Amino acid sequence: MDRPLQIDELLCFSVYSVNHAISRLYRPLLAPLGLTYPQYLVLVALWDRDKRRVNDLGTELQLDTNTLTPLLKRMEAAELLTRKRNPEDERSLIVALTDKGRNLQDKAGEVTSCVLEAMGGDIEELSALRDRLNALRHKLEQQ
Amino acid sequence: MDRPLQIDELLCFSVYSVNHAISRLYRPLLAPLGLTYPQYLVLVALWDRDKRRVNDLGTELQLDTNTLTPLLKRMEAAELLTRKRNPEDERSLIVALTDKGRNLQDKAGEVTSCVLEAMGGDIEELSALRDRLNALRHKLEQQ
DNA sequence: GACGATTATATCGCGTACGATCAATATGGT
DNA sequence: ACCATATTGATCGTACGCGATATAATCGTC
Repeated sequence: MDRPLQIDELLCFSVYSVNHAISRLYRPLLAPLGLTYPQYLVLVALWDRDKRRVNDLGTELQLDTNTLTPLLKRMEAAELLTRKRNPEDERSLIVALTDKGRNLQDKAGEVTSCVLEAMGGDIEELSALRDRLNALRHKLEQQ
Repeated sequence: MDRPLQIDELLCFSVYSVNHAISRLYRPLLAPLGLTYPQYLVLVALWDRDKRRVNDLGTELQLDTNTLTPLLKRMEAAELLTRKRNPEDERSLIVALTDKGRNLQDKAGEVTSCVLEAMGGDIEELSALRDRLNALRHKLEQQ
């Protein structure tokens, strides 16, 4: 009864493994757009709400500046966004999409379709899974 | 109806985010044992089946040698395992637990308990979530 | 208006991930 | 025995993720 769990039986490994599988699924779809998977997530966040401070992006994506700063610099170098000091408060940096970054949203629709298809296409079931994961995420974040 | 999804509505982001949250949950629990989260997963795999080739471990964990080789070398340096050429086939390398690596299994029980508690403790629900994720994982792997 | 505390971002170091490539060993056909 | 081919790990370069620390700007208090 108190037998040690096999790796397939660990929820944490399932999450770890599915995350990698999703990352591998996105990679070839995003490569033609010159994007990595985390960069794509940053774009999704910015498409929803543009012109945000680095920390605000970090709160939403659960990433600190030690990850975001170099990531955003690469995206700035790729001309997907701009990084400008806020004149109101010179400590903060406003991240804003360029036209190039905004326009990628059209192509992202195809990516989403491909991913949905690879996942089986049952929207109801995938939404339910997403809600369960978000609930778990909130439980873990409030530790 | 065809409104672009917000980031909270993407299943892929839920998985990404929960994975990071789990990693952050394990970090302080594993640090006293001198383990990182991926290293812990390697140990779980080895506790189940010891003395395996690098590729076999990689198949189970869905990691290639470019990730595993340095990871296993660090674990060898920490004396958690040994890496020895297989005399039967000099191409392959057998990864085997040391006593130190094997003995960590006892302490791992506490880690599992802590994680379970942080996740809410409802084993039925967590198992169901795990099974759904494993199903998704298998769907993604057979692409 | 000077100064300590706070806030916002940047930097450094280490450890994964992974595509691409390489070196060593084994195997099968001739 | 010989050689093309396949298998197995190792290596290299780039990009996250994050703990720890640094730097710069702002705020609060006096």
